[in-house]
Amino acid sequence: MPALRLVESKTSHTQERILDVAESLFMEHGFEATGLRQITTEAAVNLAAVHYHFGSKEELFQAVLKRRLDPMNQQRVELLERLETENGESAVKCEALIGAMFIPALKLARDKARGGKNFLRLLGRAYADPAPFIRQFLSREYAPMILRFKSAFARTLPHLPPRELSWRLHFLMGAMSYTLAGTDVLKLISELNPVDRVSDDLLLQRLGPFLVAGLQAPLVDLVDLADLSENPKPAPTNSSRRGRN
Amino acid sequence: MPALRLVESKTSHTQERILDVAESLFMEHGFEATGLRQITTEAAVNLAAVHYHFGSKEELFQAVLKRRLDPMNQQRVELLERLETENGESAVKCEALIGAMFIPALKLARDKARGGKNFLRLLGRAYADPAPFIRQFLSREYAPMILRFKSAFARTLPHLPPRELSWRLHFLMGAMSYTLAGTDVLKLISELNPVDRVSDDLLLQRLGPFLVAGLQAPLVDLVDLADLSENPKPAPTNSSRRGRN
DNA sequence: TTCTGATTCAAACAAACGTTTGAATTCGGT
DNA sequence: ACCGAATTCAAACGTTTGTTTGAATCAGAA
Repeated sequence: MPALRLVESKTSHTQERILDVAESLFMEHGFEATGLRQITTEAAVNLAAVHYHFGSKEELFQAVLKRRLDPMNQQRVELLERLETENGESAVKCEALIGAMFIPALKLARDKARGGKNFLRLLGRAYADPAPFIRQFLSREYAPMILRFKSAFARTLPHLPPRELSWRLHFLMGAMSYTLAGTDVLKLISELNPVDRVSDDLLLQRLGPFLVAGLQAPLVDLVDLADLSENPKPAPTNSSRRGRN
Repeated sequence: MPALRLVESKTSHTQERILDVAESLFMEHGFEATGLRQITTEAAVNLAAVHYHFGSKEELFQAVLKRRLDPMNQQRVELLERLETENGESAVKCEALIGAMFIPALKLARDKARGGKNFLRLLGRAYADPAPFIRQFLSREYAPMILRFKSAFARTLPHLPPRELSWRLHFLMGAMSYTLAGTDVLKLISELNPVDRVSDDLLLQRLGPFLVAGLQAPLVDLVDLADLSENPKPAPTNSSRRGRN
């Protein structure tokens, strides 16, 4: 067991170098495809150092994620609390809530020195990873923040039944993490010019309205969709006509 | 090189058994974490059979995906073409287009005998995989279908600039694949009762309006979001005020 | 300096990996 | 029944994997 040193000694220097290189390689090749020897060689540290400082490859991976997730989610909650105290009794608007979730992620994406945008890709991949230790870790890591925001959304969207709200937040997280993860596969497909490297700010400003509109979508009464597959003409779905169009 | 037999012989029996087991294990543990010996043992075939029939582990993985993706995307395009011929000159509505994309995926999710919902999870994971051979494969596989739908969306949403439309389709694909992939992590977090195993039909009917509203969201003029992070009160974002709010 | 605990190091561990080989076996057509 | 091709099989290939070990080195306090 290493002593937790407050001063930056050679120890923490090694730990940080391992974390940095591991983060970089995990981003590039994924968790399974990255070898410990790859990490330790590039970091110019001994192979055993990773077990000495972190215990195992899995724990190293968690440490890599935790180093960036903890500050990000903390910022999110702080932003939310500031919004709530400022608004007093009245509920915080959807746009502002979404902004509070996005800005800390954007800051992470902007920090090109460390990880930058690629870290969010690693994160998006972790969301879909079946490894139990990753799922449990992410649940532990995200739960407080998500629950906090869910009640805030419930206050500003009172007409939505709780279950419907849960689903829409799920969709929101999906579009969000998928977008930030930025798997270029479908980007290229959808004819987004690769040269047209849009800034992350503009990305958020396009995603924001998309999500706000989705959250505020009118409720629909559930129909039997099986008809659609047989009779492709979807009988205008009148019930889902928006109040203001 | 095996001869491509038209009749189902013992050969195709072995091939299918390999595909089935590989699909199941890839779904459960992912591509990298699944060993060939695991597959061949569970399928009760020889280890070398996978190289004989497929060439390599990577090609096996592609075959697993292709077996389900090809029919699904073909159905999507067929549905789209039926919608277009029925509507004649007028553009097909958003709801119908989204339905045409979803129903084939739903059919796949319903086919519990083979893969079922878990296959879509495997697919969602593949989207975020950094391995070049997967990216290229998915691009090749999806490109025709996506381009086809993009022009259909462009026709029904003429007010959207092409680039904006590309982004919104990207968001749409994100929410869609993320939802279908169904990483339970955030579901549980967002307090979706696990017992409340909602039917896939209802899932689509919740996701549909969300996406339609997102696609039809009004255009915003892009502002400098950096203010938000400093001054958490988002100064009602006047410049981006919706035409009708 | 001397001692103690923290850290680094080279070396080896057993296990699993994807792939290849060449002989044995099975199959379909004549 | 025979032949030639298609398929299966056991065995081994050489790497690479995450992890462990025990000694060497370093740091700081006495």
